[in-house]
Amino acid sequence: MSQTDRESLRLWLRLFTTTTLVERQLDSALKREFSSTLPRFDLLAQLECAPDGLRMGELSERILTTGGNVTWLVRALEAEKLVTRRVSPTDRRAAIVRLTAVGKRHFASMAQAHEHWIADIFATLSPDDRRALHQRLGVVKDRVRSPRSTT
Amino acid sequence: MSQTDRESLRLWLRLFTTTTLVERQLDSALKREFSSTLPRFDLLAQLECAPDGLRMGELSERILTTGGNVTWLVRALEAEKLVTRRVSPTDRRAAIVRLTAVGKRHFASMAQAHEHWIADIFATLSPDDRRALHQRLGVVKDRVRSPRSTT
DNA sequence: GCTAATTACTTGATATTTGAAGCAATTGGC
DNA sequence: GCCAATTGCTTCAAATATCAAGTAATTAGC
Repeated sequence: MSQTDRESLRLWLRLFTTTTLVERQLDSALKREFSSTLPRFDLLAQLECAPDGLRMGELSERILTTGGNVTWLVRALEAEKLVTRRVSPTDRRAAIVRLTAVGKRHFASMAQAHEHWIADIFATLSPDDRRALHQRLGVVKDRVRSPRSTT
Repeated sequence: MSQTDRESLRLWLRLFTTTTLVERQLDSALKREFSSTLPRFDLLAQLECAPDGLRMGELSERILTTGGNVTWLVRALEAEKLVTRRVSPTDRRAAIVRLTAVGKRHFASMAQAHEHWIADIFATLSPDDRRALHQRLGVVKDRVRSPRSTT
């Protein structure tokens, strides 16, 4: 293993650890203050950005999870009256999920707290550092997103 | 929400997405080529670095999971003869987990492939970029690790 | 040395996630 | 229009994760 490989490994380890720690912190704060969870929050956040609703498949792509999991999550959120599910008028296979009025209010209050938590965490970096981080993560993301080739 | 907050949010989203995508790719490659998984690999990797073995509690801290989960994982790996579990001679409450010879060989072959995958993914960044990323993630990690205060 | 508090781990119930299989609706090629 | 392939979703079982409670061993305070 070359020195470069070792450094990449350490980088990946740190990336993983950092993300997991932030995730945990957000998840436990959501639990503590709103009796919710990060996956639920993420799903609601996607719906918030889509006033016309989203199909199940779109949801699963956006929150990076499987279709089965979205079915499960939406069922739970539906039971809590935070979202509704309707058959699409143009494609009867598809289900369209939307935030309810209650869901919107609920999400808004969570989102506000969530933003503060995030801002607090990343406030340790200067704006320039944040931009640099964002940019470089973008490079890695694009790399992983597209089928890899040996360049 | 200020512009800064919005940027932090986007940064977090990208951090999360990137990590998840890399994780998925590694996990599916481990499945495909070694019929293993990332959590198993991570556990074995910790043991590889500790020739004298690790206690269950140390393992759960290092791989950022709960004690119950480590019990579960170790039981599975033990059944596959990749690790052994012995009562600590100095503290009979504690269990010490070690790689077996088979486990070492198995891990070594996985680790080699794993390193290539990682190196390949991060090769899109220059060495300087990698260092910069590593350093800034460290700042965030330290922030989340320690109890937060406002600034 | 005894007792209470602490620590290390396991257990069992439950929650979440995945993956494969299945079903119904839609689409494309004829 | 008709059939095969595809698509969108659900279901089910299995893998994985959490949490709270329980058990056993250790430590601390006296």
